[in-house]
Amino acid sequence: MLAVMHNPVTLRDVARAAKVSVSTASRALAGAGLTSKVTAARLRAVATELGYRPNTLARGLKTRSSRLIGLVVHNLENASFRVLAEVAQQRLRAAGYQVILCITADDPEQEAETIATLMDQRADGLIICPTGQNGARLAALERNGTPVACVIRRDEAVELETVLAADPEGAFEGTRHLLELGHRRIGLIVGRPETTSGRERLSGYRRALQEAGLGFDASLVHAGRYHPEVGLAGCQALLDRPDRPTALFVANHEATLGVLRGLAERGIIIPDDLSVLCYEDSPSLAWQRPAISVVDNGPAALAELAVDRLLRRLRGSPAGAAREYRIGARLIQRQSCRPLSLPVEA
Amino acid sequence: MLAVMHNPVTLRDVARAAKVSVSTASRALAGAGLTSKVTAARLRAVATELGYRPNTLARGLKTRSSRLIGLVVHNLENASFRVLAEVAQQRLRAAGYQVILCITADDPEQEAETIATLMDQRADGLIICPTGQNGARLAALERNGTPVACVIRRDEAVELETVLAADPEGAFEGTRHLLELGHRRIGLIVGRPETTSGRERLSGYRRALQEAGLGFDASLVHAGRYHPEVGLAGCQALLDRPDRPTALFVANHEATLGVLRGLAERGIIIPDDLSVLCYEDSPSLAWQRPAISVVDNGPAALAELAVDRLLRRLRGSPAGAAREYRIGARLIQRQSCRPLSLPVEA
DNA sequence: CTGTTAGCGCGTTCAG
DNA sequence: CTGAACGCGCTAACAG
Repeated sequence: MLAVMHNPVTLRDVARAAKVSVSTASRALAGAGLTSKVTAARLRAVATELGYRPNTLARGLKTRSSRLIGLVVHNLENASFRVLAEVAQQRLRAAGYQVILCITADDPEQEAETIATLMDQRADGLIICPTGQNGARLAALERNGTPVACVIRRDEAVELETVLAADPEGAFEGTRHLLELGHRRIGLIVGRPETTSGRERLSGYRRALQEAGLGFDASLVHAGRYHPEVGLAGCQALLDRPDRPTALFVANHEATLGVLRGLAERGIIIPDDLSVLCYEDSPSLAWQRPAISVVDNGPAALAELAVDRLLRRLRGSPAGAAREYRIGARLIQRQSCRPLSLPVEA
Repeated sequence: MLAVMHNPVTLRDVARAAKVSVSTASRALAGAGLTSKVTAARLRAVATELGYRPNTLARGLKTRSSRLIGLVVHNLENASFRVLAEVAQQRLRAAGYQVILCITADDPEQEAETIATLMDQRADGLIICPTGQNGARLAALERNGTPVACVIRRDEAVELETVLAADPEGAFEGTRHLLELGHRRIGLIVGRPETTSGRERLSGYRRALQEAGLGFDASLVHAGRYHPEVGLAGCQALLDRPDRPTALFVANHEATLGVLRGLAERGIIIPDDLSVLCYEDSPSLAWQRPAISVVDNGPAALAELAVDRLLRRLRGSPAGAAREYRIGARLIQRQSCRPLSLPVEA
């Protein structure tokens, strides 16, 4: 008595049932017109009737293509990473690929391990938010013919196809918006200078001040990781100053949570007492009351482009030189910023 | 001139370099003591030196195990799903499995397609938040020897290993907490009755009222999808009543965003004018000011147990009868609930 | 247009 | 303890 475990219907079974050879069956089901239309139709019929499903592993062993794409992110709490994961998964599935989810916690060691595992699985490609410490390994992947697309973060040590937000311009625009509202002392809570995003957002802020003819005051800048605690601490430090800022530019949505709490605890009303602008959108900021104005870095667009670039190369387009792409940021005005020392407009 | 593409180091190369046969190499590297210690050590040395990495596809074809686990969730925005994804990915990776991320948008058709694809990839197992419409397919997977663990949601049509939150008890406790604070008219914003979670949270609410000797007033209940818009609408409807509720129990964190906005727009102060309790924790609720009290459904614990159950069966434990597990909910008191008509305690 | 043959890289008998 | 041979399920040469 044979127990029927695992889907036992193999191409061979289909071929046998249709009284043709395995290769004919393979070609017929492959869809390429390498077989007569009638036999092709018959094969398809037999296949569906038997419930035949090709074995991806066996096919991959032969074709050297697993139809698997590694998606490597630091976490899923950050809205940009989360949207990236959602969009990439959907787009890649539509293109016939499956996504292997890998979370690194921004830890180079875990990233290195992850890359190795992905190679073992013979992933066809990689979409990664790199830590920046494993450029060599990523380059090795490329050399072995596995396309890599970096997104949101860049690995500076090596030239790879990279899709980034226009952080310098976004931070510039956000700061200018606050300047145009008449603010002169603008506090900045930003990422660490070791990260590209930290440096670039800071540079946009500085350039806006400079173009407005204002000096740069380093004591108005509070840098740290992307956590609410950092926002809270920065908010407290900035508000304890005698000449406290009239506006706060918070360069990530996690820190913004801490800032909002810090302000509420001191009874500071947004935007009457202080204007707040955030870099990166998230549902909780949009639904906040007052709704928080943001510079939207466009995570969906970032993801779309990264997927496009990857698919292009998966389809065999010549590698060409690795390019860097930038997705423009967009100011979304809501209710958290207002002109300095003027009544709210009617 | 041979271009060295794809990692060409195969078991055969290792064997050749060590001057043994492939099978010896295989056994040595497999670690089972089926070979002399010296040759085993030598093989390991040669393997690492050559940078040999076993081909997962080929191994899977032979062993009928892909080391791939499908993780199927509705989305990644909901905190429970997000935490599930993070925890499952981490735990499964530590156990030597990779996670294929699949997002269904709570759509049975996408779910069906996803399940089929996962079978094609020869996934070794499945962790899924089912829509409830594909029980038959999941049961078929089980029958074919692929273990399935349902989590957070249940498929009622079929008996599968399932890990759920203790929603009835959690909702009961949350409601009782509000009752103990003296509230009598408690508005409930809850999921649709078509969903298990919607029904169960409603039932807990009703039972608490009943045990307190209070009648059930259907007009105090607003059911809908898990979106901020639903919370906003429910909040408005409930507050427009002449005898408006003194407390609101919101049965998911997405709707809570809408509720908070609705209250802010009317100038209703939490908790002085109205107490608010939320089912499901999320960072934005914890950092909110005032911080929102919640009934924590324990997504990390749910994920851990689901992974445990799955791993157990992947390791070959007898299937046994499919069991349902419940993870106890936990009331986290913060600042959004206060006794009715009494001053805040010092 | 179709059948035959030969691997893809690995684990696993079965002899030695 | 080790080596030779076979097959997992599929695609891709090469013949016919």
